[in-house]
Amino acid sequence: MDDFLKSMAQTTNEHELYALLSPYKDRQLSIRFMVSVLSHESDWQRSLALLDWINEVASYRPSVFAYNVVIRNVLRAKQWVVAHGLFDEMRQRALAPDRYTYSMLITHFGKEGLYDSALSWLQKMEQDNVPGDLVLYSNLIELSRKLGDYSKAISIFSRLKRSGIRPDLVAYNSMIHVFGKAKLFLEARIMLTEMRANGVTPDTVSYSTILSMCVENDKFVEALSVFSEMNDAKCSLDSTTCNIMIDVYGQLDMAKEADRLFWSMRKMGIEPNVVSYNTLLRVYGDGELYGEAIHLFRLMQRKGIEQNVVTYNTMIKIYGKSLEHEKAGNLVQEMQKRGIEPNAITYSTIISIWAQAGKLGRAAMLFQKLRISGIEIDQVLYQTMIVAYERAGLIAHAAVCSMSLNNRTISLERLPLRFLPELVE
DNA sequence: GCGTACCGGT
Repeated sequence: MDDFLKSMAQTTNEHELYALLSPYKDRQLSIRFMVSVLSHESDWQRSLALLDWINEVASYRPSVFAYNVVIRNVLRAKQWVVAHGLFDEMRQRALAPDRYTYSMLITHFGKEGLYDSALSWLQKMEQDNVPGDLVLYSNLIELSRKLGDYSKAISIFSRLKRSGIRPDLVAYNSMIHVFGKAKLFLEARIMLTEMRANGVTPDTVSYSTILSMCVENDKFVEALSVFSEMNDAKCSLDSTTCNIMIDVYGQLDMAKEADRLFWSMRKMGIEPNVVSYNTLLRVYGDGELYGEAIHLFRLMQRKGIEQNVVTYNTMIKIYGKSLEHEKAGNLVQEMQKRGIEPNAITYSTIISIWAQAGKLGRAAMLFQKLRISGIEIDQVLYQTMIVAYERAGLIAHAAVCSMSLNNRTISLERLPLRFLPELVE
């Protein structure tokens, strides 16, 4: 008990605690106080200790609310087993988990990718006849979307509306996303009208979700019209919107407009981020504006703007396209020196560049090195090497590579090495 | 109690 008080003293007024907790004076008051302390506690272990005290020392049955607070903290700390235990404990004490309890459990397990667990909590909730509310339904819509079950998301949305709940901005934005993924473009656009009719003003996220849906489906011209609709509605832009539009302009071969938008961001009070830079870099590369690309890349370094693996992969691709193969290779060294680890995309880009430059031996050697080093080689990386061999007319090598891809248990890893002498430039 | 959108390789 003393230890417990000491630990509680870290977050509360020690004097007050002692006064209220001399439990033999007024037990009811100290319990009430402890429950209120509990509601402000965010450390999961301390809140658990508090709950135990209420349970055991005070022999008082905590409320569902008290359990919900502790379960929330436990879930935030990703203590899944403890959460299960608390849920069972509630049941044993004949406390009925409510929609908050279920909402938290479903959301946190779902967010962690533990979809099966999340769905089993939903099942329990339905068995308990606990009615959903807006937040719970929104969470379920998001969960279904992440699972790729768009028709489930759509049916939850209509269940929500049927039960008389008015969707809010977040729910509508989620649905725009769902309709977009389900390729129901018209329905996604209709959401904008429906939300306005229900007094919910579409925000930046609503529009940029539609914009990225357009991009994902190569509807770049439609993106332009959505963008002007957004401007007409006086909806403010942010970095994400600008990034999407820089991409759109690039895809439409409107590098000038992309450029103009990027360089006007700061005037609009939007700080371009690494994604903005990476996107403009790619637009420059696609437009064969190699000088601009190199300049931008080095400008980032001079100005100390964050560069990541995508920045380097993009720039490596550009050097490949401008036939500066050595510089592409140098960038791999440079990124490693700066602590940015190359990934499968870096390697497939560089292998494809070397193969096209007629340096198949070098490409094969790198591929071999990756295999031996145990770096994860994904489908595209294999495919890149297979295509490189095929283009060079080395069908046997391509076949060996395909066999390793299709059946990684076949131990043919050493074979390409045996062929290597013929390949050296 | 909960929460959404943007960049790179065949």
